[in-house]
Amino acid sequence: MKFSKKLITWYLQNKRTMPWRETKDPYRIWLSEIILQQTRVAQGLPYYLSFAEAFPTVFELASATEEQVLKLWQGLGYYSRARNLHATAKYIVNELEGVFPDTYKGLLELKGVGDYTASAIASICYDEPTPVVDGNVYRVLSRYFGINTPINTTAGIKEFKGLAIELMDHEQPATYNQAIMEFGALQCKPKNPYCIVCPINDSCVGLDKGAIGELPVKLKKIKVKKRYFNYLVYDNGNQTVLQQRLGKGIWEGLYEFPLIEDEKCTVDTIPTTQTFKEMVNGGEYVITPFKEEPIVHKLSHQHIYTRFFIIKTDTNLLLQGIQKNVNRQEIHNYPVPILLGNFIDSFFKV
DNA sequence: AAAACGGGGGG
DNA sequence: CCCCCAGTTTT
Repeated sequence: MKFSKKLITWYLQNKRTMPWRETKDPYRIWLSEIILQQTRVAQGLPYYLSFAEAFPTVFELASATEEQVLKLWQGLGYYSRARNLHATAKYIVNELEGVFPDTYKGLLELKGVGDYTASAIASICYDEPTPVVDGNVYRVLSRYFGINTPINTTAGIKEFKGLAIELMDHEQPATYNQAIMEFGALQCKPKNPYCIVCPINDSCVGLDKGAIGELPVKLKKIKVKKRYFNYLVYDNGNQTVLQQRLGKGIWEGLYEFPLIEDEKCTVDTIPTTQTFKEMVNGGEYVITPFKEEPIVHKLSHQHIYTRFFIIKTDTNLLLQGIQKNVNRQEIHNYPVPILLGNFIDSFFKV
């Protein structure tokens, strides 16, 4: 039997039930694919359900504010996905009369939709025979064919895509693409794959060579940077101060407390900063660290050593630039990084 | 070609 | 602690 047919047979017997497998509505498929980029099904599922309920069609999503979208996305990470999701929804509604492109090529034009996502939507919704190549596919193909070309190089990306095109099932594109991904997720797992009971273990080159543990090959890991975030949590009784992160960089579009990024910030140095002086404007204050030890927030590419300084004051805070006063009750409505969300939940208990 | 972009889970 | 996850965009 053909490689693709074997995977499809396995898939039909082993696939999980998932809400986006109950529809071919391009809006729902697109939504699920964006949410699942670099994200496990278990983590993305509750977000998919929330979005599908809050925004049943692309029209409701397009009508939302970016802040609403970011708030619903809070905690999922890679927030550019949420901004692109919203921008694309508005584009589909305003320029395309609410109708999604129905080809791989057309889908590729959408913000936040790259090669993988365009292939996924085109195949699942329109049965276009264009193969998906995600982390699962790299693993399955590298093992089955014993390919040790690093998957995160131009040569590797090209080689695996070419192979995927050859293997593509032209009779059942939608089923085949989901089959190979599900096979990678459940059977040909990163660690401890079930090779003993694998339906294609009789022709797996990687298994034959005892190389399953070394495949796929991936080049070098990134080095982690350290950063030091000191948040000024103003508290004049019923209000605090928030500001939005603008421009490029981490957490773009999300809100946070006024920030001093500096390794040596302390209770004693804060009153010497320009931003603090302008804010309290000569008034009385007491600064207390929330915790003595910094909270280390670990991201894949940086470790953020974070301290929250509580600034009790009765003075009228002088807001600067993008800063805004926020009531204790309102603070939970703002989209914030999970790091701040955790702090807010403990400090501003409802 | 390399770096940036989150957060959580598994071993 | 390290790796990986239904990747894309920017530098």
